[in-house]
Order: sequence, then structure tokens, then C-alpha cells
Amino acid sequence: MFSALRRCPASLSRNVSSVALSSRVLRTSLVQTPSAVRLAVPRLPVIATQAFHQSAKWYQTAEAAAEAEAEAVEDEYEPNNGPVTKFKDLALRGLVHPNLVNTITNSMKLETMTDVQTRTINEALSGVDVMAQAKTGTGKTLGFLIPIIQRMIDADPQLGDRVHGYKRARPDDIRAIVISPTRELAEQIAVEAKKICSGTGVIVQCAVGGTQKRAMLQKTQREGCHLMIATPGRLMDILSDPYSRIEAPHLTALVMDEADRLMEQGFQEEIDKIKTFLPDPDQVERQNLMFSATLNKNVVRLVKDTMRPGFHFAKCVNEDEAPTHDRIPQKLVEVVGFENIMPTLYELALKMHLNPQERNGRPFKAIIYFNSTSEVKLAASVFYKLSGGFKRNTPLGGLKAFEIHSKLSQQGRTRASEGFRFATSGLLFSSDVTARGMDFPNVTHVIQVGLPREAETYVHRLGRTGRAGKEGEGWLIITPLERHEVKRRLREMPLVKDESLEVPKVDMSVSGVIPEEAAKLIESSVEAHQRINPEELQDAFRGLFGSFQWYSDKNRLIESANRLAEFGWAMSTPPPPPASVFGGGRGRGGGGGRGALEAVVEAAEMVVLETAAADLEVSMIDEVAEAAAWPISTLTNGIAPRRTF
DNA sequence: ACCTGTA
Repeated sequence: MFSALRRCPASLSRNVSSVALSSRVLRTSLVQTPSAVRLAVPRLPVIATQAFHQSAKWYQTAEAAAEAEAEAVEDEYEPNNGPVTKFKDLALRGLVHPNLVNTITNSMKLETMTDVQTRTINEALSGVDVMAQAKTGTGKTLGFLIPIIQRMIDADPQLGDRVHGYKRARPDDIRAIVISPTRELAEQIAVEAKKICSGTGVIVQCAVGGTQKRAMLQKTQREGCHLMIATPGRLMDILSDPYSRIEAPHLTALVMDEADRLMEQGFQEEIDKIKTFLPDPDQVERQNLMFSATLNKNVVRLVKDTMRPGFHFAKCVNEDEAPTHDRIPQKLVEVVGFENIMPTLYELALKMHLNPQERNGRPFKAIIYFNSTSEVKLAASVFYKLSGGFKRNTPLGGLKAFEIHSKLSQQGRTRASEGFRFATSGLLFSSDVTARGMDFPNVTHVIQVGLPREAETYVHRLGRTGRAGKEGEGWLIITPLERHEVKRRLREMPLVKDESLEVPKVDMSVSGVIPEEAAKLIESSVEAHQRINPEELQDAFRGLFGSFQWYSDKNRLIESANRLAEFGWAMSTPPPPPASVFGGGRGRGGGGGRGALEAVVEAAEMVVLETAAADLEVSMIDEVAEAAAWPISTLTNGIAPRRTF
């Protein structure tokens, strides 16, 4: 082996040490799994010679090694042709380039695939379209990144290697695009993509709003781009700009993350426009991958419009496993009026922050969701005053507080999400910008103020806690105005009324005997509001009417809002309600549920994968049972050919 | 004048 190395150019000599290193790592890890020790011998040449793609000798060695491994795998492992469930096996079976897999197993230390990953990776590697229904926080990002990156390498084997791939990158030959509904999510995906591509020649770029377009263009023109992770607005901006020199004439994969969200009003038009700048799928064959937590009418339409016949439907929502919203305990707090909300949050935060022993000592880390930006801003400001700047020796001392919403600069947003991500204990006052997909570790509480717009929103927000097997709890704080609608809109949720807090029960509009502790909290809250910029209060007042657009009894709404201004903010005269309040609101149609699922089934003949990852079989929705008569093993081995590197 | 998503 080393005689071969000596023949290589001097410039590559530094690879020798890394080769030695990776061999060593490999050897140690294999010793621990006796069944795999035998694989060490044929395995080594593949890794050791990864810089010599050009040599025919390399190909022979690699092919022989792959063959030997595959045979060994078939000898050793019992289900030899089932779906791959270990990342390591993706390389051993020649399905994914070792440079990609090694990063995942060695640097990222990932071993076993999650359910979503098993299903999407096995399926999508073959090139078919996949519509995956999966909860957030289940690792679906890797589920789509691995197959699209691997398929890029298939199309252009030089991309498998770092040195050769880099030289060939161009800005006008993007091979795959991932679209996400928020900037933060796009960035989170881009970070992961860059990580797993670090051993390959695949160049990843991220295009989101709020950043300097020029700088991004220059970087992309200089470095090129194979995989673009983007938000709709900026992507449209770049593709439609004739001077950007960024194009995707050979686009082979399009991924829509949070597809249900991307199909909502506002986004959908933009996506349609973007598609006009992408090559016609009839001319350039394109793989479509969609990820969606729910199947509503919009998603069905998307499926009908863009998925190619014969696409796969991977239902990764396990029926026997409780969904997020059943697994996480949820408490419902009904307050007397809007004026009770802020002091109630104060009471709750104090209680949770000061009693970590009730959570096995886990520090309090909460996201507090509001329905409008202005409410987020106000709550953040009020808490800052309440806590005396979160300094030590104050009741909320030790907490770090952040606010995040779209009216913040992108710099501010990044600072907030990074800050909260790395904080051991803290509060994040947030709009729905973080409701989906964002991964903040160790969130102990998700507190929602006011009824969320949709049940879907409620579930997504709730999903920010209880991640990675950790515990968490949800709190929903509502006023009597929302009581009825909560019962209707959130009837599926196991909300349990909570009576443990004092402040919510206090009628602040009448004088009476109030528990001393509650009185103190209310007093400090009102006092804090008096030190808030009046314009901020006005904004929040107007924002409230926006959040309550759905609420038809406008007189009661105005009355309740006035109480807030009077007793919660100590204003002598409440601000005027916005004129639009008297315009009247429109109702909205529902969707989703069982009917939508059936519609998806009818939309195409599909294979439905529904069983546990470890023992994957095909089970089917009745109508398509006959069409999908082939077992999963055939499907995986038949469509996805074994690759050699 | 509810949230996201280009300037």
C-alpha cells in the first residue's frame, strides 16, 4: 500500500498522515465489534487511497474491496437485503460514498439511523420522488441531505473527493436546491450540509434574506455551488437576477422542507414563481423530495402538481408511538383578563426558575410564544425591567433572556437564536419564526400566550421541547374570550387545567383581598409597564386586535383590551382601537385529517412504508395494496444499484 | 396592522 503512495505527487503527501490516522481510527472501532473485524482487511485500501480516484488500479482495488465487504456483510448480517439502518452500512454496501459516511460516523458520531432517515435514505437513493410525513426533531435533515448529495456524486464521481470537486465547482451549475420557510431553519440545514460535505468536493451555499446579497453572490461566484439551501424570497431574487450568474440548468433534486408551510398563502405564489426559473422537469429529470408534518389540502395539491407518478409515500408517523402532543404534559391556565397575562408569566417563570429540583435539577429554559411581534417585543421589555436586567441577586438572576421575530435585523435574530441555543438557562420570547424545525437543546418549557392560529402551530411550537428523548412540558395561557375556541381548535390536545398559580385568578379591576405574593407580582408587573416606552405599549395594543381577528364579538374584545390598558398598564385612557376592528373578519376553511390522507393515496399509486425501522416491511393502504405488491427488499435492492467507489 | 418569506 505504501509503495503506491510513494508514486503520488508531493502535494498530496500530507494526505499520508491523515490516511494513517483514519486507518487507526477504523481499526480501533472495529475491534470493538467482533463480527466486523473481518471487514477491516478489505476495508482499508478504500479509505487509504481516497485521493487517487484517477488511477485505474484504485478502481480495481476499491471494487474488489467493495465486493469483499458486500459478501462479508451478506455473510455476517442476517437481513442481508433489507433496508440499511446503520450509517456505516451505507458505505459498506456501496450505497453512499465513504467520504460522506465517514464524516457522519467519525466526526458527527452518528451510528444508527432514525426512522425517517431509514425510510427516506433507502428510498431516495434510488432517485424516486419521496413525500415523507415526519415529525420535526427526528433527523429528517440528514434524511434528505444524504441521498441528494450521494446522487450528485453518482452523476459526477469527482465530487466524492475534496480536491477534485472543489476545482470544478461553478456558480451556474447548481445540482440541488433545498427550500425552507424560515431563514434560521435554512441556516441550520446549511450548517449540517456543510458538515457532512466536508470530506467531499460538494460545495454548499446558503441564500437567505437579511444578509448581504452582494457578499453572498461574490462568495458563490468565487467558490461555486452544487447544493443551495435557501428561503423563497432570496432564492427568487437570485435566480431572477440576470447578472447573478447563479443558475441551475441541470437541477437534479428539489427539496421542500416543511412543505405544508411552504404551500400556505404568501409562500405558494413565490414557490410557483421560483419554479419558472428552474428547468422544465420534462426536459431535465428532477427528483422531488418533500417533508411535511401534516397532510392537508395544500400538500395534496403539491403532490399532484409536482411529484412524478410512482412516487413513494413514507409515512413516518408511527401509529403506536404517541405523537409529540400526547407525550408532553400540557397545562392550561385561564386568566381573568389580558391584564393578568404578564404577571402570570412572571409568577410561572419565578416558580420554575427557583424550583429546578422538581425537574431533577434541570435548569429552566423556556420559549414563550406570542401571536404578534408587538406582544413579543413588549413581553421582552417588561421582563427586562421586571428582572432588573437579569442581574445576579435578582429573583430571575441567572436566566438569559432573548427575543426573536421577523422585525428584528437578521444579525439580531442570529444573535438571539445562537444565544438561546447555547444558554443553559433562559427565556426566549418568540413569534412563530421559531415554531417549526428549530433545534434548541434542553428546552424544559414551551409557554404559549393566547390561542395559536392553527392547531398545527400549537403542535409545532410544543415540539420545541421534549426533544432528543428529554422531558418537557407545555403551558397555554388563555383568556375567557378564547375558552370556547380552545375547546374547538385544540380538542385533540390533552390539555389539563392548572390551578397552581395565584395571579391568573385575581380580578384586577375590583379591589379585594388578594394573596400577598400575587399582589406583589402584579404590582411589579404594572410598575414595569409604566417604565415602558408608550409607543411600544400602543403597538402591542394594536397587535392584540390583529391576533384576535378571528374573534367576532368586537365589543367584548375592545372592552377586554381596555381593561388591559387600564389595570395592567395603569393608563388613564386606553389607546384607540385600530379602525379595521370595525370592518369585520372573514372565516377560514379547515382541511387535513383522514380525508386528506385518502386524497394523497388517490393522487398516485404509492408504496406506504409503515413499519418499524429495524424490521421494515411494506404495508399498504388498502387501495394501493395490489399496485405495491413488491416487498421492500426488492424495492431497495432492485432500484438502488450498488455503487463502487 | 396575525406569522413567515427579497430590497
